[in-house]
Amino acid sequence: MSTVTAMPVGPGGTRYKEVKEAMLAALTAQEWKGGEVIPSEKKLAERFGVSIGTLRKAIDELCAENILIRHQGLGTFVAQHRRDRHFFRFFRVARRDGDQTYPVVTLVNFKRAKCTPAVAARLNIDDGTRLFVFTNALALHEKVVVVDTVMLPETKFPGLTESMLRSRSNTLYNFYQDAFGINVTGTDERLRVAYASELESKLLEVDVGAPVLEVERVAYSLNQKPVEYRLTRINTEHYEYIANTTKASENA
Amino acid sequence: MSTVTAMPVGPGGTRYKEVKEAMLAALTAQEWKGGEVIPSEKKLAERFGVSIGTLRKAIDELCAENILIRHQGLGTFVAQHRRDRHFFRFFRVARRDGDQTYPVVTLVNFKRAKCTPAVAARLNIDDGTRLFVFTNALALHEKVVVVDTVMLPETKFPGLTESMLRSRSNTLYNFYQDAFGINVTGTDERLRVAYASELESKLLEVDVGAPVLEVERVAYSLNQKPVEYRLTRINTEHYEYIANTTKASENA
DNA sequence: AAGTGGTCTAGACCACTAC
DNA sequence: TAGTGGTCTAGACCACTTA
Repeated sequence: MSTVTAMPVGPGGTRYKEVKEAMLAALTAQEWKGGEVIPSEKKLAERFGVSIGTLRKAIDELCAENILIRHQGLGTFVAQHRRDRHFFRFFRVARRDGDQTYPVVTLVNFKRAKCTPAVAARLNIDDGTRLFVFTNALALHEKVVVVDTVMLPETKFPGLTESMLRSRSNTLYNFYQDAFGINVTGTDERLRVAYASELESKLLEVDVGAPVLEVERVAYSLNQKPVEYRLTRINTEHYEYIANTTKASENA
Repeated sequence: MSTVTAMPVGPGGTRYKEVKEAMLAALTAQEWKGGEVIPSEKKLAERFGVSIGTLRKAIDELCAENILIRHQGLGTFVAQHRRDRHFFRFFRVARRDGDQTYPVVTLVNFKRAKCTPAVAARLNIDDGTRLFVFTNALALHEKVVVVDTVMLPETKFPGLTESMLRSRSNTLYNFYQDAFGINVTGTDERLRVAYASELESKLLEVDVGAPVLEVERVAYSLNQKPVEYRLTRINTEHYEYIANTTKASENA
């Protein structure tokens, strides 16, 4: 093969990283939406002016981050949050005997409020910014064991209403993706012991002030911007939170 | 270039997976030890009878799993557990303000015991198997906030003594690696609220029965076999456990 | 200067899916 | 059969490290 000098690489880094960033930009701009197929590798290679191998390396990384999904013979798709796939990547509560089931979610309340300084810092927005705030009770094996309080900046979820939340047919993150084009790709969580509030004690059927496991979550979207703040409280009498550092990414 | 029919691929799967398994076997057999450099890509490609590209794909995955580390211009090395690198991958406690520091470890006691059924199930060994059991108090910012109780099967750690644990100069997992050739590559953890025992209450300076965060960990070695059982109890008054699902694997 | 890994290419062939 | 992604190859050139 002849010696072809590669196209010059921009100052940012390497060709495939540039391609990856360009694809992330296209995804953020909703050029391709959740569940849709993206153009073939051949076409994308032409579009970005790189060889198939380089294009594939960019897609490799996006797949490793669960942003794209490849299907041999079918094409490459924008990953979609679904109840039946990757749900337990974000819902990490299981019964102590290991049994994992889908929670039955009940919306307990829905209101608007202004952002407190602590939450503002986590969401990287101004103190006092208007938020949607709602609480879900999650039942496992017919009993409520998790209470979620979710806070969303109004500007990122324009037009969100209580009835939209009640009538959604899939997961919350699927709803964010379909209705607002917000693709949650990762979360940071901090866990600690906390004490049940009056509302929580009723829902969880524990005494007021009983110790519960608190999970403070910030969810990030495609462009690494925080989009959701969530405070989860779990009755760990019969259930527990599962974490791992196993990098169980690509196991055939 | 001429059309070269690739070597037949074994029934197990693909060429690069075969190469990866062969390298894992070599690592498990301690052909290359922690911190050592492995042969160059060119030599390994010759040894396994594949092209550089295929060999690289195998190494790519081993690097993604933190088993190998590449250094451009230097070579590829067997990842070594070190206090100054990847330490916080396994030590996930930080102060509530986010400050992460290295714990000061004190060995509180060391004994031998027989395995209980619950631990036997986690470690996938027989009930009653002999174990080393020891407890560490971990201080952060000059105060004990974490108490670890570690259980190791005697057969996997032959000759382990209390003084070896006291005189180790690096992390526990570094010690496993150097002294016993056991390379911890991942952990499964389950978190729940528990209540301080007498010993824990003294060390953590809380009341007996005070709620603490319990982390039950099983650590796995290169060949995915469980090698360590650990019960961690944390006083989360000023500290917390950090988890994330961000897949922050390869960020330049 | 020599050796290492890092990137990129151009193309072949295979496996899977849909029509 | 056509089109997709999956694997593999053989090699060029670049960037980094050590001496």
